[in-house]
Amino acid sequence: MTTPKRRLPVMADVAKEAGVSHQTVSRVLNDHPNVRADTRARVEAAITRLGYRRNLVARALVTKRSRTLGVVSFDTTLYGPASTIYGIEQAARTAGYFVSIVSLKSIDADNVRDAIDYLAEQGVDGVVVVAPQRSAARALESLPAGLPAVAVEGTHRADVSVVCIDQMEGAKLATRHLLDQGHDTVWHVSGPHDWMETEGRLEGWRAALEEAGRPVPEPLAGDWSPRAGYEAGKSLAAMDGVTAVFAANDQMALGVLRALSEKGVRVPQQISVVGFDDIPESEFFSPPLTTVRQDFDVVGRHCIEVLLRQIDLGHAAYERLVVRPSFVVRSSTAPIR
Amino acid sequence: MTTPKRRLPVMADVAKEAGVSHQTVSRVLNDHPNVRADTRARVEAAITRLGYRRNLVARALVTKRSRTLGVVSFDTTLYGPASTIYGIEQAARTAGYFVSIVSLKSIDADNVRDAIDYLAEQGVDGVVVVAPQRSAARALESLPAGLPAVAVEGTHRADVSVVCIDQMEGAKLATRHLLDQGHDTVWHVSGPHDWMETEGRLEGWRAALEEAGRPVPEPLAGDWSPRAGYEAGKSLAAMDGVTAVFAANDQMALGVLRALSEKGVRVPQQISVVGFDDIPESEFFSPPLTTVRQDFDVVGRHCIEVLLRQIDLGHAAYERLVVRPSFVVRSSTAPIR
DNA sequence: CGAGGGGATATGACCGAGCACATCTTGCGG
DNA sequence: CCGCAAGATGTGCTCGGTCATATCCCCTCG
Repeated sequence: MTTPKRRLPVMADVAKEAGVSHQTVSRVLNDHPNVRADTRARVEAAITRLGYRRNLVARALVTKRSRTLGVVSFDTTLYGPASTIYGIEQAARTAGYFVSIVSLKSIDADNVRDAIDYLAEQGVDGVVVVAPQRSAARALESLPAGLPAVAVEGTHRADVSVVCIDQMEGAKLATRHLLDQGHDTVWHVSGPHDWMETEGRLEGWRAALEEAGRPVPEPLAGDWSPRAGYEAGKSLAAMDGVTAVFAANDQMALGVLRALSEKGVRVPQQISVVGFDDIPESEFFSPPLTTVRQDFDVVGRHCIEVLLRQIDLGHAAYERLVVRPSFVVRSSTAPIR
Repeated sequence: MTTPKRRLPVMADVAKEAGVSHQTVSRVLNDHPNVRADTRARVEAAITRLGYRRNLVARALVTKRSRTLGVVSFDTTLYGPASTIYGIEQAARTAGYFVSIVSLKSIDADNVRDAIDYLAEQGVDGVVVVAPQRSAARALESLPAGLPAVAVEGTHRADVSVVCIDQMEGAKLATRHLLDQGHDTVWHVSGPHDWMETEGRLEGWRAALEEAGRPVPEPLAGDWSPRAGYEAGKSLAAMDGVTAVFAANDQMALGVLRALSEKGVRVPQQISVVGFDDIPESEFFSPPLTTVRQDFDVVGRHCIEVLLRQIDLGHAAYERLVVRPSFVVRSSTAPIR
């Protein structure tokens, strides 16, 4: 071996190379003002000459700030979580933070708690929990001491910051749109039990119907998957008097459309369908889907804002940020004839 | 203040509490065999009593292993990258590693290089780069010294490990399937320029046509989005003699289906359509999409396997792992009449 | 011309773990 | 009953930065 285990250069190496003390190198690295221009230049030259790269682990040890944020999420394959995390990551990096992710495949309070502990051990400065199940929300009740946290759709409790989308509002927009078009009532294909979104959308839908004095049909339970929507769609097609369906997400709406099309039911001529999410595909469904648009990106950005505010403050400061959904009318809904 | 800035307990605190040395605590934490059972019990009791949690940052400093892997990816909102990352994260966590993610919104070699540097600075033990653009692949040519890395679909170079899906094979499956059904030739809606997948699928499609001695039509260029597929679909509908279309991904296939349906062209009776990816939605398109299935999950797992092997070995060991796609026949293709 | 002051730089302790090595026990064979 | 090896535990240094503080330098002003 000609190269005797070439160790990566450290601050002391740079200091020697530049003929200064390690402290001066540190000052240069941290843009400290009190460094003479020529010294700075010399140090910088030494840094590039040696290919020095600062060791953030050592830095984190002494500053007690890792500049890393943890994210706990459920099924990052779904469009909603994926988009939210994307927003989180972008915002975090802009603010100079790393993002460490744990994605759970099954949700319960223990799993979430473990994930948070795991991240806390790693020394994250804060966590955002994207796990909108009621059971997961319980894990937020016992956070490691002093760990800043923010939940997405997670909880109604007042001692954890929350960023959420106004699910009820979205569901009302969808339901009212259908009622305004003259439909007697609106059927609902709901999300899986235990999800906050499921409940919010269910409530909003029910409230809108009740406000209008309409009958509230029994909702059909789904699980967000297109297959569940498909099954629900088959049931709906077999029922009498169904003219309007509000699916709790776009994937299920797709399944509904598919089932109706198979049964020869024309959308929107015979049945109108509305979704929720506005995934990129829904504009190109057959027919293009009328849906509720959620701006996940904004949610992700808000999470980071809230979290960083909490971190900078150095103590808990609970906020609740509600993002309003919008409504996108396309061709899957029409006035009743 | 009654609580005088309650510092988190450290190893020394546990040691004192248990009446042993910090080293013994360390041994207990690391499951070192040579610790008497009762000592272990005493230490463990002290740990829970104090709510002690090991500081992995300090540990990383001395072991020079952060047990964190970096992932650089492009647009984690897309189904492919999202699924791959999911697989990566699951496999990494099972192996006891954290995953730190950087998702780029625009790709060029500089961005990728910066992202890798950023992660290297943070002390990751290795990186996987999910950026299947030719330009991004160039960034892999100049990795920080000694940083284990693996690319997904990234490069043909022999000095970086690669895990990829056999794109050509997938494209050939799709094209041959259509030819076998009696179509004279197959049109292609390709992905955006510069992507490895685009090229692989293009090549496979062309090769399959040439092998069969068929004419090779000019491919239509898309950008993976359903909108691009829609535009391509409108063009195809306006052309004569088009009976079979191979779209480079399912989203574009959806756009094609939509355009054809608008123009009153029936699928598969008049035109057959094949996609690529097998996203969860494609089974419920109208009609359900025949497509090439990629197992992203497996790709993610392989990435971690290869990477960990490299890390454990302590030196470079280049591997190339090819995952074979499969073919899913549904209702968007039919024999020509 | 010397005191005073602020900017530039150096020195040493410290963060919280692991590692190498030293030391003290214990058990077992002769 | 001793010697010795293996097992159990402790000691002090180290990782690579930052922080608090000390020191030095040079300039200004009375």
